Amino acid sequence: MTTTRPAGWVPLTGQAHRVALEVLLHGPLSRAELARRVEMSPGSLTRLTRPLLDSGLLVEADDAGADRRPGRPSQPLDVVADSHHFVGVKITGDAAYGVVTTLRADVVARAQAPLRDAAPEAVAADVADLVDRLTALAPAATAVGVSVGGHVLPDGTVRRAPFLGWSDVPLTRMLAERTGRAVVAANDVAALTEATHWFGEGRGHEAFAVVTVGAGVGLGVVAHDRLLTGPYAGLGLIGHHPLEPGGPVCSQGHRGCAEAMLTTWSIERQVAASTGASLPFEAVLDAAAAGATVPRRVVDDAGRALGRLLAAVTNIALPEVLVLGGEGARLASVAQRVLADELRAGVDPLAEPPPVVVQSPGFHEWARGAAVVAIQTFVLGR
Amino acid sequence: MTTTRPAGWVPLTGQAHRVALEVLLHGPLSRAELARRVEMSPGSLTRLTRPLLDSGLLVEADDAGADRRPGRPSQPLDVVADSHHFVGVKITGDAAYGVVTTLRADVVARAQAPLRDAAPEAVAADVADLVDRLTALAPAATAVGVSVGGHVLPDGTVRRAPFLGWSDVPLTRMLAERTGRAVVAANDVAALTEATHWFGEGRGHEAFAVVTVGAGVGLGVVAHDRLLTGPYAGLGLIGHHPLEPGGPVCSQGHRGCAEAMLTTWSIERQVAASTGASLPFEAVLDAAAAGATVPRRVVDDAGRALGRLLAAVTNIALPEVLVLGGEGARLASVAQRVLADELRAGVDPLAEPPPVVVQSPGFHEWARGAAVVAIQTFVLGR
DNA sequence: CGCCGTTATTTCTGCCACGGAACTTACTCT
DNA sequence: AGAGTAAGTTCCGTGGCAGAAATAACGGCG
Repeated sequence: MTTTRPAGWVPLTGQAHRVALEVLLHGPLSRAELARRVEMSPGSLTRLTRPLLDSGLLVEADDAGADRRPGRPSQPLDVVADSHHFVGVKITGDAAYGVVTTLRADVVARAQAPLRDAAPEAVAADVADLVDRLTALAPAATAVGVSVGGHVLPDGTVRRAPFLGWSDVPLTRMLAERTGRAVVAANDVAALTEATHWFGEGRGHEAFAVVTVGAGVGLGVVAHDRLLTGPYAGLGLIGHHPLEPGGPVCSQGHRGCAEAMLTTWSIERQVAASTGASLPFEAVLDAAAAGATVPRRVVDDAGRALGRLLAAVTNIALPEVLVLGGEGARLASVAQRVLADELRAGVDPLAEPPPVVVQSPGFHEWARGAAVVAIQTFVLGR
Repeated sequence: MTTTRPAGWVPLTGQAHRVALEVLLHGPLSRAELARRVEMSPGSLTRLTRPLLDSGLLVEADDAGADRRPGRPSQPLDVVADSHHFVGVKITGDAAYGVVTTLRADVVARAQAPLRDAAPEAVAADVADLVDRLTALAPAATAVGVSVGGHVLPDGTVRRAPFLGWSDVPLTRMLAERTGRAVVAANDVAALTEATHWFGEGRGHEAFAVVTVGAGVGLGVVAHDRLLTGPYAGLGLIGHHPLEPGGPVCSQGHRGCAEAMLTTWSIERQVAASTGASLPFEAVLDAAAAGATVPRRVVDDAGRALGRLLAAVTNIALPEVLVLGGEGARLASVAQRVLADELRAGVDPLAEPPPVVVQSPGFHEWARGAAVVAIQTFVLGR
């Protein structure tokens, strides 16, 4: 991976790094508050922040609605979100979705492209074109993040990507050559989880879980403020967790596993099997919301299964929040009631289950996750 | 909690703390090796370790079987394990089990006492007597750790302990008054997990899980080298995780949940229901090992259920090792084959499941866990 | 309106932990 | 015995940080 350190980001010593990160993640913060958070003396903090202000990374935010307290008013510091931009691309089996974001992960442009061919070279060419189109829409991008469903090694090699039929594809190298930019790759669920962690519903929590539903089922767990990883992360381990003994059978022959109960195609298939008519996923949800018998039953079954999955995650990983994401996340909204009941039944009666938050669905949310991975490698300087 | 800092443990600066901890946890280490591990220059390390040697906490171990390499032989440093002793007590519903350990958690004495009455005052009196008996068997104890099945708050209050019928019992205060020593309390599974982490099968792993079977079913997860905690930790959340749709029913009415499949009493009950004869747990295991039909079936069912539980833990928490503990841990040895098969079936076929290690069963292992909590509060200075 | 209390921020000074270079020590190998 | 090697030691110099004191920017009060 080519990591040219761009202007505007001075080499940061340990504590300065923490300060910059704290401001990036937790919005405008006064120096006094910052000093408390990173456990430093106010004096040292002034010294530390000066170069950050000089370099243009931080600014003194105009604290319009000042707090009415005695004493000198605080002078909040904030990052200049527009000082850097990042491209994020999510690669699925048949299309690539891309966004451009600011340093704060606000999306400023989006685009997408079909993939004609799943061969690595063809995909890399299509993605490189997409990146070029995106960078034409926004200020120059500092780095590019790509995410793929599958096992991605730390060096950016795609070890295995079932939806694309890939194994051992040096994705970052191929894209870096074609785009001429720094490229990082990550597992799609890991990327979405990091986006949730830094800029989404996980912000401020040091333990939470993201469960994604869509073409597959994914799980990302953050504990002690760090994403859980391991040799098996990204292998879709959770996809075959058993949820419903009498449920349908998945492609691997598991009865009532997470994929058989929750993926968009299995829900479409169940409805088709019962009604004879073939409805797309979103239409199934609409029909269920409107009260149609078969869709309602299938969606409720899925909601209960999802509630059971969330209960298992809660009991094992002790998250403070449960976040539902992925392109099929609307399932959780439509089946909200049965999901919540099943979750509550699955945890200790004396424990209140963690709040469940449904993320905005859609493929561009995945792409934003990829952009966040780029932001992280840039900010953490790895 | 009364925390008198005893002689022999000098106030340690941040890095010195890390050095001392590294030596305590990872045995004799040369200065050069230590410098590498804590990422310090050799010069600084010599300076840091001098006061530790002077205070008698560390010694230069006599490296008898020296490595035959060119260059000046290394001079390993080691903690003086005997320099401090700790008492650990596990309180069950009807007895208290206690041990005395060194700073390295080696057990040097053990004792136990029945509990006549579950009332907090009666238990505190019995436990205080047990602590006195134990301290008579070994050098003066630096601190006392107590563990209970249930929800224990960070300040040492037992929020809830179902086996004792307690709620909101200020256990550490009661015991500190009666024993005149510093007392810390913790959840029993958390304590056992910490013992496994620092001095057991979890040593050197930054992610592992401990599953306990016995009177209940427990789960402790370490991720990023820290125990997962949360408001619900210690509530026995995992106990009602569903494992076998057609299984027996637990006290709370769940069919085939972890408690219904795995606890000693439920296994005894299942065997009694099928044979009419009442066999104690250990005898059931012996009979199953010898091939008796009904015990074999019940134990295999339990083994499969345990394998499924381990698969869920693996898929959600991504541990590097799975440790089985608790007084009923021998179950896992007797049902090893079916357990391993079910675990393998429950994780991705491309992923090798983590190794499963069975801890030595018995109540005194729980007590050692309590002692380790005392060691930790002492060493970490909290 | 000017003084006072309060809190944020800055300036300045000294300490001390750490790194780096140069040495010393204690081995093995030839 | 001498060369080679790696561990451990000594000794500065640097630099990051805390602490104290000064300064700034309010709101409130007589």
